Amino acid sequence: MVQQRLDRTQIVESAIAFVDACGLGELTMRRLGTVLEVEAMALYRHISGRADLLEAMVDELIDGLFDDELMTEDAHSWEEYLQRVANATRKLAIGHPRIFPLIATQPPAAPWLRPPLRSVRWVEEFLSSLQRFGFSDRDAVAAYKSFTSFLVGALLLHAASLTPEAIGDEDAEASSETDLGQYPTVQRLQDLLREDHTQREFDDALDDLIERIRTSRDK
Amino acid sequence: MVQQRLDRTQIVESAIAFVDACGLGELTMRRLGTVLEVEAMALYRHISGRADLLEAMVDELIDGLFDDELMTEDAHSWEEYLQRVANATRKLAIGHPRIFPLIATQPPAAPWLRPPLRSVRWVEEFLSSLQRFGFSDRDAVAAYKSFTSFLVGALLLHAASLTPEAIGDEDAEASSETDLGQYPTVQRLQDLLREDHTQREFDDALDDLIERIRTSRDK
DNA sequence: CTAGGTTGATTACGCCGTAAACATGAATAG
DNA sequence: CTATTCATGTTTACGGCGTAATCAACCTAG
Repeated sequence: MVQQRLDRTQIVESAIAFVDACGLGELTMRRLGTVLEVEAMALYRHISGRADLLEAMVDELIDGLFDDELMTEDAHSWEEYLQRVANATRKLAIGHPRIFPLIATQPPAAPWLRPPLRSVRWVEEFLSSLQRFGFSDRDAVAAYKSFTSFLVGALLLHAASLTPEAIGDEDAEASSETDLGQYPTVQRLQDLLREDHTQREFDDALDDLIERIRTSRDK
Repeated sequence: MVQQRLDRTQIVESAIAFVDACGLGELTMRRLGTVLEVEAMALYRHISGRADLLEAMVDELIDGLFDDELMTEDAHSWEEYLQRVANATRKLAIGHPRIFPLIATQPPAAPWLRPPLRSVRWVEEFLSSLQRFGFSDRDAVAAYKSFTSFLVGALLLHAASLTPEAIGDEDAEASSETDLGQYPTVQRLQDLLREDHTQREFDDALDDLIERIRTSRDK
């Protein structure tokens, strides 16, 4: 996959693929240059620096959400709409677990843009959609806030669980066994703690959030 | 505040203070050394590297939660207990907004340790407390999961809003005015979006989470 | 064909984390 | 009391980082 000319979106996409494969810490201007068969400084013709690159990666992914199949046709209720956005975002987090922390964490362009729906375009889409379903101004904004909080909390933790990321390594001994001698409850509940019901927990929490939004809505 | 001898907890505390003041990106071994009036390499006698330092900072803060006044005496109901933990954690996030992303984001020591209550000690305290109030094994674990998700979502976004962090700067023009011409809903709701009701939203969401936990509990 | 602008390559600078060797002073053993 | 050990901080050095500045090659317009 060799190109004649370098191009901003191609750089950003390569960076995303690289981080997906190797992790954020490995992303380096020089290494990204190598991947694109170009010298590191060539990248600066198209992006203004590392910070700009990270921002562009986040923007690319968030904007890409619009193209998700779940988003391409209109929802028939606001509940269905929220479910579609939530599930599309969840797919994004699962698809790019090493980038999602960036999406959740990077300071947004304006303080009222809340991750992960952190582009003006998305806020517009979100608020206007809810209003099309009859939400008042206040209710739409309140829903935006609680919905984004929900997504960040649920998805950031889920994404983190998908990235081994080579933790401490510590000793060469059993890498998962800490003492737990003095922690009887944790020891007893260890199996339950390990069980993964992410999908169901996500759906349940979303259902409850929807219920919460419904009942706190102006009539 | 000059000491004769360097000491691990002193290093960690200085690092926390430094990041609170200057931001994570400014934290450097050399600079931290300067603060402590010591050469950078001296730090390596007490910590094994930058990664270890960051981990120690997180641990220090999370363990410090136990000393919060809200945690020093027993709660009389599990609802009150959750409220105390939530509010203590909230104080932590507000007190160290530039470190909280680390607390939420850094890969935990074990996959079943969920930020921000990411120490075995905390999980033990949390689960055993709920069980003292009659929670079954499953319910306690389920509450741990939904509660941590809630905290991360609510507090990470709140902490982010407290860190100006010197965003793009972009042009010298009005740093907060984007066009918004093509975003009529956002434009119209701009004031509502800017309004800050974090405390109330936090309390409301917590109340609803508690209600959710109550009704999904085994009888 | 030529002039100018765009794109990538080269070179260089200062900062980073940290490995390794060294210095020093306090604790300990004889 | 002296000699030795060991813990602690210093010095030096290395490779990698982001990126400013300069340069060379190429496309494109006239």
